[in-house]
Amino acid sequence: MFKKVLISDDYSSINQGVLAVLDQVGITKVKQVQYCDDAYLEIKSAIKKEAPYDLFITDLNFKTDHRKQKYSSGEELTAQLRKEYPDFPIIVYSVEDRLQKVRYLINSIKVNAFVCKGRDGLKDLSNAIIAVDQENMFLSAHVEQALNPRNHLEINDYDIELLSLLASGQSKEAISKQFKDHGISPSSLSSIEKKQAKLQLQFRANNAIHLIGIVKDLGLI
Amino acid sequence: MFKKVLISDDYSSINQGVLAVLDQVGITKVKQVQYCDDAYLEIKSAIKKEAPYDLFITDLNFKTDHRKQKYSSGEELTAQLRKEYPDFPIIVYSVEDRLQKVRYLINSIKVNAFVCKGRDGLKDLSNAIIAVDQENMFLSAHVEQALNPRNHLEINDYDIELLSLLASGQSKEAISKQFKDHGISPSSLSSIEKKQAKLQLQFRANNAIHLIGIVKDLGLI
DNA sequence: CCAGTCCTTACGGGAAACCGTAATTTAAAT
DNA sequence: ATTTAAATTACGGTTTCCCGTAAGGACTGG
Repeated sequence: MFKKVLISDDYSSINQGVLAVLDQVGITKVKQVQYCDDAYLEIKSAIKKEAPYDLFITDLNFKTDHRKQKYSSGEELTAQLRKEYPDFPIIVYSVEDRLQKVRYLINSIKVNAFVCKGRDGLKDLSNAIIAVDQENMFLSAHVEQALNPRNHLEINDYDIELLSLLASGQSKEAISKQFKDHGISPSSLSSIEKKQAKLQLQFRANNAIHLIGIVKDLGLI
Repeated sequence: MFKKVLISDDYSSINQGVLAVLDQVGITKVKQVQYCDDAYLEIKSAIKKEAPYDLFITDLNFKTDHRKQKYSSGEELTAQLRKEYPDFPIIVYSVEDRLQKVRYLINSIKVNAFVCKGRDGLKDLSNAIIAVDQENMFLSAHVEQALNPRNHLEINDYDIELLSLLASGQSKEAISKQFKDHGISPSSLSSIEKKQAKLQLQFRANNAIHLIGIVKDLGLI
C-alpha cells in the first residue's frame, strides 16, 4: 500500500474527509496543500530530498484568489506531472462529471483514477486507492460510461452542425428540412431527436436548453 | 444635404449598394474604406486638410485578417469618434439586430441612426440619411422597439437567476417550485413563461434554446 | 445467401413548452 | 377611499418536444 501521500484541494474541509479515508486504509504519512502550485513544488521538493510521494490526490477546480498561480487547475497540474513522471499515481477527486472531461483526463493525461465527489465520494475514493495500489484504473460509477467504447463518439462535424442549428433557435422540424435540402444524412426528425438524445447523454444534459448551455461553456460552438 | 461622406464596410459589394443609395440622394463626394483604422485616419486627415467629412456610414463587424488593427469593430471606432467629435453624424449599417446592442449604440455612443442590413436595408438607409440630415434620429423598424421605454428592462438579478436555472436544465415547473420555496417573486409558472418571453423578445431569440445560446455568448451567465 | 447488427426512418402517446386571454392581486395616483 | 394602472397568476388550446417501439435498409461476417 502507498506510504506517503499528497492531497490537494482548496477546501480544507474536504481534505479532512480524504484524510479520514487515508487513515482508514492505513496511510498516515499525508501532507495536504490548497494550491496547485504548492502541490507541484511539494512533489518536486520531496523527490529532491529522496523521499518522494507515491500517490497524489487532487481536485480539479480551485478558486482563484489574490495569490497568482502558475497552475490554476488540477487539469493543468496533472498534465504537467504526467509529462514529467509517467508512472506517478494520480487520483482525481472532483465534483466534475462531464464525460468529455473525464475521458480526457483518463485517456490523454492518463490519471489513474477519477472519483466523483458527492454521495459515495469517500467510499469511491477508498476503492480507488486500493485499485490504483494494485495498478488498476478506477472510475466512479457515475462516470463509468466515459470509457464505454460505444460512447467513444467524439464530436464530429454533424454534431457541431446540429448543435449550432439548435442554438440558433431552429425547431427540430426546420433542422430536418434543412438537412434534407442540403443532402445531409441522417435528416429525419426522428434521427435528429435520437442524435440529440445521445448528445444529451454524453454531456449529461437534462434537455436541449441544458445541452446548449453546456456546449457553449465548452466552447464547442 | 450632406456633401462629403465616408463609408466603411469590409465587403466591397455592400459598399457598392451604399454608393448607389448615396448617388440617388445626390451625394457624389464619397470615399470608401474597408478597415476601421483606415476610416479613422481618413476622417482625421480630412479634418486636417480642412475638408472634413460631414457623414460617416459604417458597419459594425469587420472580419479580421493579417492586418493588425487598432479598432477592430465599428463599435470601438464609433465610440472613439463620438468622444472626439460629439456632433459628427454617424450612421451604423449592420446585420446586427440585438436590441441590447442597438440601445447601447444609440443611448451611450449616440450614433445618429441604426440601419439593419437585409430586405429593406438600402431603403432604410436612404431614409436614415434624410432623417439624420434633418437632425433626426433613425432606426430600422426591425429594431425600433429598442428605444421603447417599456423595454428598458435592463437585465436584473432575477433575470440572471432565471436564465441560469434554464441553462442548468431545469423545467419551468421545477423553477417555479424553486422560486416559491426561496420566496422569490414572481414564482408562478405563468410569470416565468412571461418573463422568458420578454427576454426572448429582448434578445431576439426564437425559443429558450436560442435564448440560452445568446446569453452564453454574451457572457451574461 | 442468410443471419445478425447497426443505422435510419416512421409513428404515437404523454409531457412540456408556447401563447393568448382573462381573472385576480398588488401598487400607484389622485 | 376610489379609481387606474400594472403586475402576477390562472387557464386552455395548440405546438413542439420527448421517448419508446417498431419497421425498413445497409453493411458485415460466416
